[in-house]
Amino acid sequence: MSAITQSFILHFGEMGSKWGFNRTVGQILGLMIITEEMINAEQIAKTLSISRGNVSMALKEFQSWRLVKTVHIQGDRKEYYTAIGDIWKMAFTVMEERRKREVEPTLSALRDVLLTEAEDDKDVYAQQRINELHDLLEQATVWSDEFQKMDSANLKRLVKLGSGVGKVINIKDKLIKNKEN
Amino acid sequence: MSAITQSFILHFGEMGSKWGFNRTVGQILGLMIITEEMINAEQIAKTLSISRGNVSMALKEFQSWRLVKTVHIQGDRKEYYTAIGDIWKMAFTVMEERRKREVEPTLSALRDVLLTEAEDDKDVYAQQRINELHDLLEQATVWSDEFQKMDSANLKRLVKLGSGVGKVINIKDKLIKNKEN
DNA sequence: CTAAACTTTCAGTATTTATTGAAAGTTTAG
DNA sequence: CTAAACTTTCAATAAATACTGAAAGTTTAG
Repeated sequence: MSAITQSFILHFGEMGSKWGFNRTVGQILGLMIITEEMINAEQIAKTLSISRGNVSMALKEFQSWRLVKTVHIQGDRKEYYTAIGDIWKMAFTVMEERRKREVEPTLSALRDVLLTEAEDDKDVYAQQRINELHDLLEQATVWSDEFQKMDSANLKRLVKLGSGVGKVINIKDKLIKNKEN
Repeated sequence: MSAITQSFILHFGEMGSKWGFNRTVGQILGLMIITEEMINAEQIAKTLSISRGNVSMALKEFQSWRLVKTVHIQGDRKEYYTAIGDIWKMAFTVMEERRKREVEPTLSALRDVLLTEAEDDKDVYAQQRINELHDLLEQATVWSDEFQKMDSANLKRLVKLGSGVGKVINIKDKLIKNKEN
């Protein structure tokens, strides 16, 4: 493993551990991202010095995250794996999958709470705040849905909008005003 | 503690644990969000059935996350705490703080890797992918900076843009095209 | 059908992270 | 200044999470 690979994998794994995966899962994803060829489970285990069982578990997790694709190579009994799509697509896929796992259940719980009848003023205040949070999370779902419909090229353009965000809001405002007139 | 409070805190804590805090820290934040009055450390410990020491540590963490403000109440030796700002401001504050903690160090590590000389074709490929990731993370910084400049009202408007994201990109395109002509 | 080549599972263990509570530190009323 | 009222720290411990490797399961070549 080259110095570049080594260093990248280490840091990407570290970052992965803050983004919903464990260190090992992050490292495997990092390895796949910077490896042009497809790789098999044994190569992963050997490269990262982790057990074969651990690799198997990580690959299973990737499947549920829609981040890795599997290929059978002619004349080889092993399965081969590679990262699905480019970095922009992957970033938004992670966003959407996290939304499903984390936001969705919370949203459902908040809805239940909002249907409970308030017993006193404190409850009324609480429900107002919970309602705001509910709206915020629901809106996050709308955004994420929109991202899922976009292809890599558009996602990349969106990301590059950058400091134009503030302006975009103004544009929206103007459009609305025009409609009103 | 009312049924509403109880249920909300439980779920918000769960969500917090996926968003960079531990369960307890999340629960405390949840409690503060739905409590109109300021509360003191003892009340927090009692309400959530956790130790006084744990509360102290959580409050210290909140300070570094800029999510809680402290107030001295006249005629009381205890310190009182409450969530800083509304839910929109808090959401973007969490985003910015996570960026500082997680993206910033990765970005710095990636820059180092990009400065390392490639030893072979595999390294060249790796550096291309690393460069893409670097650009993506750098752009995340630009976005986050922009959010920090916005007030709650504008953040709320931004969030509500929702399904207009796709259209916004098209608008941007048209503007660019007009300039080019 | 059989055995070799592979993958998955999971109980046991290691590692990491969170919590407690007692001791040390700090602040303020009197 | 002193003691009471509070907050913080941190070593010990509990709890949660991750990892290993051997056993069980699956697939395919012959």
